[in-house]
Amino acid sequence: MQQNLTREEKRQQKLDVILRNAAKAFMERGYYKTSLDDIASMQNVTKPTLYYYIKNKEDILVKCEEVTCGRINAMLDEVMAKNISGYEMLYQFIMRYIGIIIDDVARCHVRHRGQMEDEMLRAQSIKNHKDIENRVREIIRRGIGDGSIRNCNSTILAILLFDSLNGLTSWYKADGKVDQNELTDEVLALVGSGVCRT
Amino acid sequence: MQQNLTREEKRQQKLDVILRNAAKAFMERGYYKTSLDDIASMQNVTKPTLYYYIKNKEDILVKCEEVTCGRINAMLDEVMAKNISGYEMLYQFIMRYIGIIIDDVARCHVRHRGQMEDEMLRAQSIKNHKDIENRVREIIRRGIGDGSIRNCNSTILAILLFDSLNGLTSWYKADGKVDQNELTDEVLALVGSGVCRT
DNA sequence: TTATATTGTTACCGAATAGTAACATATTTT
DNA sequence: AAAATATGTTACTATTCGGTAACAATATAA
Repeated sequence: MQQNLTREEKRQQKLDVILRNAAKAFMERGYYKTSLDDIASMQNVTKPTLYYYIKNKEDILVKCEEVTCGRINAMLDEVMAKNISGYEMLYQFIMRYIGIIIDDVARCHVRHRGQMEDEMLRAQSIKNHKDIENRVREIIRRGIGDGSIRNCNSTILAILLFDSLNGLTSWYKADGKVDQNELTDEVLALVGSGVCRT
Repeated sequence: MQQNLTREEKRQQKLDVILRNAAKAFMERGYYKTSLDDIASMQNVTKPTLYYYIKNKEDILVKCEEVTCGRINAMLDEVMAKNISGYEMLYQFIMRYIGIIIDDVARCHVRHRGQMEDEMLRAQSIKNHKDIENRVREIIRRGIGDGSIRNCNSTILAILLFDSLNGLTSWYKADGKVDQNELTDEVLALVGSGVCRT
């Protein structure tokens, strides 16, 4: 039994490594410029071996999405269960969202979501994001309801918020010049109070 | 002479149509899933004919970028020449930027900038955007200087601003449900005052 | 009208690459 | 130890597609 578990764990670990390496390569070189041979050689195996862990190339994107959306939704479960104002919820969501998407697998998901060639998978991917977006809209509406957030179009605000947060994935490097805390502070200040002085 | 001009004009017009159709296809199906045969058949010509107007596939991206960056810089020239506060400049920039990037060629540029395979072209593309970003940073700094914009990190603010504005290109459809004026108002309200009520 | 430049076509090449079939080896279970 | 399962490899297929050479037609200029 324990050996079975170990085998299963090994398998899961190998899948994780494949996802992480593939995601990194997709972000650096792009999805179509990264061949399965490239990905395979990163794990020191050959291409057919990958097919033991993934269904096909596109399945890598799907699996990156599953992992990332799982994390985001779990975080939203936590944040939305708290007994705090809508604005405070939004604040905490932003803070923790930045923490989640600074990760190759998450960045890969953000960049490629809704771009699967398979129609069913593409529809599912779009739905996954819409669901998350709707939960954030719910937070915004709560904030408007309890008076902590200025009255606004929650749909547009949620989209603008995700655009700027997801945009981070294409330039922010955890080891770069910009400190994560400073970045988070600037985002929170901008979203909270805008740029106007008066 | 007049015939020469007409020929030259015809040529330019055909190139414009190629760019517009290619840009639209790239946005709908993606760059790699759109073949040159696809693009050629949209203009009712064959693939080799395209090579009379473009150097190669990547050159389409380059030309979309030239057109778009030209428009943005011309707009910045105008806005920055005015005798108004930094905040008012930023306000006008945002308003007119939204007008510019709601266009297939501009959307294509935004989505594919910095992704050329040719190293030189990629570097040039990155530089083009950095230059524009720096001009917006200059506006922000002026606003901080004249007291119209809250003291903040102009680098991060400029990036966040472009992320949310460029993000529009992937969801906003001019003929969709969201009115351009309402969208612009929401963006300006968010950037100006944030979401916080107090 | 004749020469020249422009615009277009057909037919093809070469390279890349996703995915598979058949076969080999290691590991676990009985 | 034997059977079964999991993991991996080599070799190959099929297809797509960017780009080009050679050739044809058309418009412009001399």
